[in-house]
Amino acid sequence: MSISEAEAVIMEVLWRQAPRSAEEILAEVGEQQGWQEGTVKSLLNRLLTKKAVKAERDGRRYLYSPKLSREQYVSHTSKNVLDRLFEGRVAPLVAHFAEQRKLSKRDIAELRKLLEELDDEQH
Amino acid sequence: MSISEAEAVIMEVLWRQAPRSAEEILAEVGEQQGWQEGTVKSLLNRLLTKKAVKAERDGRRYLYSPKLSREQYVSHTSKNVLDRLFEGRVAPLVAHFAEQRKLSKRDIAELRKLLEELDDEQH
DNA sequence: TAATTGCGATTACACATGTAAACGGTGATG
DNA sequence: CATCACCGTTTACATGTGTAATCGCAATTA
Repeated sequence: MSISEAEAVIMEVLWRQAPRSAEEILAEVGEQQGWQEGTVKSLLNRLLTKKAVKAERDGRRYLYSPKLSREQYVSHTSKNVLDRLFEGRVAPLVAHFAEQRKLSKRDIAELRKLLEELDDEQH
Repeated sequence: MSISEAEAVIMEVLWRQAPRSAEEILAEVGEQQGWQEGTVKSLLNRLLTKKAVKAERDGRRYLYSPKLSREQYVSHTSKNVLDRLFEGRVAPLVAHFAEQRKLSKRDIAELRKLLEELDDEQH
C-alpha cells in the first residue's frame, strides 16, 4: 500500500521530529495546509493501518512516530518516477533539468563535487 | 487536472507515434498491461475530457494524438517530485541515487559529459 | 431492407484519496 | 457521583482511478 500526497505531508512532520501528538502535528500543518483537526486524525489513522507510523500511549493521548523511514519513502517514490519517465537512468533526468535551465550554480557545483567523490571511491 | 499512471501509459504510446486508432493502441499495450479493449477506450475518453489528447475522424473511427507534450508532462511530474522530496534541487536527488548505488558507469560518464558541456556554455 | 458488426459513448463498480463530522469511552471536575 | 471535555475511532461523502461491460448508432452484409 502506498502513501498518498496528503499522508506524506504528515510523514514529513514526523520525520522532522518524533514522537509527536496529533495536536502538535495539527499545530504544525493545520494553518499551512488549511486542514481541520479531523483531517489530521483521519490521515494519522490511515497511516496506522498502512503501518507507516506507530503510536505509543502517553497518558490520555498517543504519540506518533514513523515506522516507514524517509529514506525508504524517497527511494521508492523517486525510483518509480525515474523508471516511468527516464528509463530508470539518472543521467537523462539530470539532462532534462539542464535543458529546462533548472540547474542552479549550486546544483552544478555540488554535482561536480559528487562526481569527484565517486571517482575517488573507485581507487 | 492531472494524468494518472494508467492514462500515462496510453500517452506514452501516443508520444512514440501518433495519430493512432484505439485498436492500434490496444494492440501495443493490451498484452503487456493485461488490459481489455474497454479499458483502453475508457482511458482514451478520460484523456479527451482532460484535453490531453485530441481525436480526428478517420472514416468510421478516430485517430488519437497527444495535445499534452511529453516534455510538459515530464517537466510537471518531475518538478513535483523534486519539490516534494528534494527541496526542489537536483543535486540532492542525484546524491540520493549515488548513495543507493543506483548510478551506473554509464550514468556517471554521461553526467560528467553533461557538466563539461554546461561549462562550455558559460564561455 | 433486415440483421449484424464495429466503434465510440455511457454506465458500472470497487477501492483510494481529500476532507471532514459524529460517536464513544475515559479521565477530569463540579 | 454525575457531567463535561478531550481524544482516538468510526462513519461520511464527493471525486479520482483502475478496470471493464453495455448501449446505441452507423456501416456492412446477407
